[in-house]
Amino acid sequence: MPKPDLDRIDRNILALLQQDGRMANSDLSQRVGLSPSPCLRRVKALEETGVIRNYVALVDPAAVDLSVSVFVSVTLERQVEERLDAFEAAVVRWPEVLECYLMTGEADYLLRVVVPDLAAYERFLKDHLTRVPGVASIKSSFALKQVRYNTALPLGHLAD
Amino acid sequence: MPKPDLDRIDRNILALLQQDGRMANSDLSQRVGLSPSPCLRRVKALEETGVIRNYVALVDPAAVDLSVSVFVSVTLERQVEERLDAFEAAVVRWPEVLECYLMTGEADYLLRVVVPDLAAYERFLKDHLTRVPGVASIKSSFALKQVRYNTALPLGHLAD
DNA sequence: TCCGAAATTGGTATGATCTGCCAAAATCAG
DNA sequence: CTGATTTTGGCAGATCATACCAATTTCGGA
Repeated sequence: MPKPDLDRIDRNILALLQQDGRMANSDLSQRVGLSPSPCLRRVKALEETGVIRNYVALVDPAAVDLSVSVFVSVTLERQVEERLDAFEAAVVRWPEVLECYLMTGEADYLLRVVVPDLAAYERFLKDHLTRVPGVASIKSSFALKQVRYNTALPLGHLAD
Repeated sequence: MPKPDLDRIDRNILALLQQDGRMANSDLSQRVGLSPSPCLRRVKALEETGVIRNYVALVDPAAVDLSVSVFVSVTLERQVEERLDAFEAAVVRWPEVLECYLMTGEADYLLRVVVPDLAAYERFLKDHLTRVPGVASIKSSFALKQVRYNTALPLGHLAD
């Protein structure tokens, strides 16, 4: 999956589609100063090369009663590769884990878990996280409020 | 902005659009067992009531050279409301801050900052974060790898 | 149980949009 | 300057979104 260099127009397209993934190609082409045909071709190329991973709808967590975010620091017993892979394989199977990062420092992993309430989080700990072999320590921090949640990568600063 | 109750079909629509925000309404209607007309009407209603916040394209961070995620724990001097508001107002103006949460426990805020490299993160600290009045302490943790990044809220478990 | 109002659904016609092609223009190397 | 490659713009056919209307279903009150 080669990722060729992106010129000014490509980055402009990405910036706009990051804000509105359903923007009509006719609108998009106007904003980037192209006619619809080459604009659509660039978008398709960005999709096929994997620069654009996918398009999604963002849902209000409160509207579906999923407004509790928990950040979980997980330390494994020993950082042998096998253990890491097993943990990561488990993580991707749990839909409650929206994000997971392998971290520097003392904690090995940082997870963001989304649940409807604390009871559901307890169930997640008991039924899933603590059952993975090799988990040495778990530290939970709760988010009181989502001040900002943005999916758009900051492309502005590298505008030619 | 009232958020009326969502039935099985609505949640099904949300689950599908969270996976593919550009799915054609004709496809969507088939999958949820409806004809195109009422299906589109439901989608529009979900948009207008704010259940669907927006549609976005997700971009591969590596393809645009933004593969460094830094988690920043920020403590303010005193948690007076005025200070919190000022900090939050600053945060939403910085495009590098993709996420920001008000946390329980010792640290007041947890931020996820996305930058191209460590030098850019240094600049972010020096030029922006440390200049906000009231910031008492800053602790940075670096992500070595993004194991999982999902934007779809887990709706499966509440399927009727 | 029955009735009637309200909400939801399915179908259709219209307009907009996407898509694949071809020629023209621009870009680049030699 | 020339020729090849890449990118662009416009056009035609197909697909899709949208706005209506009639038919069906749902639900509360009698």
